[in-house]
Amino acid sequence: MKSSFAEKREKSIAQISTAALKIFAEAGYDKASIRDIAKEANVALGLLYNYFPSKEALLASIFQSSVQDALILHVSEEEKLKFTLKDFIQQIVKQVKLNQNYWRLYFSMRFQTSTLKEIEALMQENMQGNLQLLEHCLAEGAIPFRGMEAKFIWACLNGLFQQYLLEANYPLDDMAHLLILKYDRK
Amino acid sequence: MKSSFAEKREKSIAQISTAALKIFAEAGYDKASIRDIAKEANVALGLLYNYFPSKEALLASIFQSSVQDALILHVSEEEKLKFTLKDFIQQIVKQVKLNQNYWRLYFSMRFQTSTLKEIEALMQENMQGNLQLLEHCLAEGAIPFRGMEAKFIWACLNGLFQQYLLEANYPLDDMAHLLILKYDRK
Amino acid sequence: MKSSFAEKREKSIAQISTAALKIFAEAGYDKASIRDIAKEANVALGLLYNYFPSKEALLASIFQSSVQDALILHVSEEEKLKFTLKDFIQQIVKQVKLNQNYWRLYFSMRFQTSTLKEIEALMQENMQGNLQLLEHCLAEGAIPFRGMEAKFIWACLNGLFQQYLLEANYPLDDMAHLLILKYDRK
Amino acid sequence: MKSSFAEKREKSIAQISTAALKIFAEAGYDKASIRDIAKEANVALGLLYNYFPSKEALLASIFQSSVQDALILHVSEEEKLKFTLKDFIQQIVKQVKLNQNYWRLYFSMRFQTSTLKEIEALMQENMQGNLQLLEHCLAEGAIPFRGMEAKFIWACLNGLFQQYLLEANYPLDDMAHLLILKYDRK
DNA sequence: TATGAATGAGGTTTCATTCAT
DNA sequence: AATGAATGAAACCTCATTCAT
Repeated sequence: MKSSFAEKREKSIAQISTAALKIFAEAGYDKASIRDIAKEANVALGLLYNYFPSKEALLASIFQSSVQDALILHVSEEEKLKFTLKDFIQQIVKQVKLNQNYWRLYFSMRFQTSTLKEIEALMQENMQGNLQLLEHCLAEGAIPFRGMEAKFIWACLNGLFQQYLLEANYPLDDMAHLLILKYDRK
Repeated sequence: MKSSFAEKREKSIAQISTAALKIFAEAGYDKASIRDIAKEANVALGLLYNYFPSKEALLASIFQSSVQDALILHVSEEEKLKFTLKDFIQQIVKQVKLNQNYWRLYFSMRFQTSTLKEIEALMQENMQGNLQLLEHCLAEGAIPFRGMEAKFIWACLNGLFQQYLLEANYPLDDMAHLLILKYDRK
Repeated sequence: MKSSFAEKREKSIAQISTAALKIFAEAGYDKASIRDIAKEANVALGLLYNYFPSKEALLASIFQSSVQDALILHVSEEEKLKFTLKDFIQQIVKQVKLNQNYWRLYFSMRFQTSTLKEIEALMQENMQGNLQLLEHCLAEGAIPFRGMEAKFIWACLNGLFQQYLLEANYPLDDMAHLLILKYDRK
Repeated sequence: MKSSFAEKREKSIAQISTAALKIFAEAGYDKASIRDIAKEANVALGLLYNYFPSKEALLASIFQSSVQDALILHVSEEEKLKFTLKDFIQQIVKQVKLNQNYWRLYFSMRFQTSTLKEIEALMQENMQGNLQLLEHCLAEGAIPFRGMEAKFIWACLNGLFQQYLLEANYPLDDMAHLLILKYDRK
């Protein structure tokens, strides 16, 4: 009974967040209007400001809650022991396919440094995490220049993901496979 | 005397274009205001509309004139014969370094499909050109799956370029070298 | 048991009224938000509308209940006989000191004729009461032009009160004394 | 020819300022909307922001330009020598009559400390100027406790002015005369 | 050609008020 | 009686674009 308010809150927040992610991803942050987001969320214009103090805060919130779902690979210490480059790439490819809106938004915002001072740290941190995991995988394969190669792979993956998001029927799996092969038999 | 008009035109257009590219690249298309561009160009606000019918047209113009400078590799049929993957990559890396503003703008606009219907064709065309040249280079090296590999390399390069533009002191040359190596001894 | 409802009513109304007076006085009527008032009163946002139909009605209610405490000098007919100008001034100075929030609000609303049509009559009436009492006091001192002097004294007092409310450590008592002296030895 | 722009600027700024003073004075700062001000000024909504960066800046500008006209008594050092209390009061009464809108606004904003941090210093300074001039006048009349009396007179004048602005046909001149008399024969 | 004042649609944000629980 | 989520009108403000000079 008492939790009815909390439930409504959660539901509204979820509706708004989902709608915002969609509209932001489709139209871009600047072109997306609060009105459109509210409409997509089936919610009154003003309700948005009950939960998010500003458009920018809404964006930040989306990034924060999405980073965990979409960017970070959740690998236990145990699993990590036998985690290969192939595993890493396949995992993150899966993430991208499942969270296309988030990745679209992420790539469209990367160069807008003015908008997202506060998010930048979060992004950095997360990328570092992925890089370290990558390095760890390369260590397993006894690849030399692991630091450099990790950076390289990460950049390539980013390039592939963007192409996948931009181009209908882009053969992401094949491309990922191609990348894996480059490190396979050395 | 007669040419004085034309000269003034050219000068104004050049000033505006340069300023616009800079502001667009720094702030992003939506955040960039016509006022700021005019100010950066040392030109009156209204003058801009003598040469470009709208903000969007200004953007399109910038893309059109930049594509030739920044994206297309000018390789004569003669040179093409001995053009290797290494040549291709080194050439385009040079282009990116010389035209950072353009590439920044390009990457920041890629996902804003709503803004640039008319430019899309231009981009497609150009990318196809690069892909074909790439394929040609790979043919020289007798690489199998040339079509796929060309697409792959192109995506990787895009990933590397973005990282280079985003991260201070990113070792783009080393990264490019790493990419070249992947295709070297096969 | 029965009275429990009534008690709760009274308590809530008192809390809201007190909070509203404080917030109105501090922020001004327009800048004060219903939300802030409810928060200050430790009461839910909506409860306010159980007791007051609108923000304006809340303001009116505050004025109505405050006028008796803060503005009207309660002088019995008996006391009135020996009521001097000095008594009057000292009494009203005491009122101001005790009800600073009310007077602050009063002075900040005086010029907002648009907001408070209905209160105006109340204010007029009360001011007339004070003027008459003042005139009566002056009659005791055999002061000529009693009507004019009463108006004059009232205006001066208003000026002094405002300065007192605006300026830290304003010597209100000294100023009041100065005013009394002007009518003392004539 | 060239100054045509400057002329337009000045004209628009004047129109907007005048309209704003009027609307602010009539409705109060918070109730006054930018739209109404623009309408009163016969000007498009946005033009206002060409000249004033915000509503608050517009208010500040009005205060700044009005203080000189409306509050400060311009008395040369020469005149100051024979400047009496009567002169002072008559001068400032004249100012009030000529600049009713300004004084109305001033009195309605006095208690909104939150709105006008930056103006407060200006007001203080000006009040100090008037107080010193007042003290100087009292010195001429060999009045004791000049500092206190100056403060007292200033507060009374403020009270009288407010009454004048609030009440139709308030006998301001008579009241001012009454005040002068209090200091006449001592 | 060049200027910058002027326009107004549309953006973000606030907040008094309503209402289901 | 009490709660706080929800509403939407209306506020402030921005900015691409027009136009008289």
